[in-house]
Amino acid sequence: MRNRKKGYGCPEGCPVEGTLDVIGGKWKGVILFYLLDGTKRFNEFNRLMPGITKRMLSLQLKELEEDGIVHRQVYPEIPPKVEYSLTEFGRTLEPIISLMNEWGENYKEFLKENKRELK
Amino acid sequence: MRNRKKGYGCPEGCPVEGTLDVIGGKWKGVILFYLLDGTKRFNEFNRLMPGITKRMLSLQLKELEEDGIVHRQVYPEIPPKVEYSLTEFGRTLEPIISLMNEWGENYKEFLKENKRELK
DNA sequence: CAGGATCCTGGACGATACTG
DNA sequence: CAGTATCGTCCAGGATCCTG
Repeated sequence: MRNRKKGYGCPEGCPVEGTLDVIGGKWKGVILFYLLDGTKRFNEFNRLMPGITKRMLSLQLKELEEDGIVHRQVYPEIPPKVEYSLTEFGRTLEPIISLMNEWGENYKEFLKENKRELK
Repeated sequence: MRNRKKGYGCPEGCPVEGTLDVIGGKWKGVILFYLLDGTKRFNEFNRLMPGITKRMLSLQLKELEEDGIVHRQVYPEIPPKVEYSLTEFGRTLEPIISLMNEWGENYKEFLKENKRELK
């Protein structure tokens, strides 16, 4: 979703597009959801999201960091320790992520009730 | 974003992921944003989103329809007339889309203020 | 522990032409 | 007007192995 190369769908770039650019990666929504809960270490994410590879986790976290959403705190120890948290601005995403969480729940119910009609 | 084939990042499928599956296509956010404003015809979208092709518009609308978010009303006339609108359930997305729109605006400001630090 | 480096594949997306 | 049908590209995402 990031780095659209050929411009935007709306003239001047629709803000909704911009938002989806930031949170729309395959794992970013979930990462952000877990970060609402507080600081997390690299391997904690791996445990929380069994499907993700280290490579993807690293990439998505790096993008969120570059976008100013996530703060990366390195503790120069051995073994290494790195903590990820939301930046101040990243926290402004909380209402959106929370709403998306609620909506996702409701959507599951909606699908159950309509599985016949909606094939 | 749709039809994840290899399961979900969180066990049992994180609701946030499910939501992004529905609204996370390249054009869906914008399409939904314009639909908040009211019913739209096929070519109206084309005018509103100069970048999209008919093929992509058709595909994304079809997915939103299959997901129960968008209603497609066909008027059997010549020339054809088709109107797209949000379903009742689709309208429950309004708070999310609106928030994403606001957040996107704020994010642009945020980027301006921090263009030095955030490279 | 927290990643980086490589290699590879499928499917999202696009360009273009055609149609009822 | 509102799409479909083909064909082609490209890169997000994954598998695997390596490292300070």
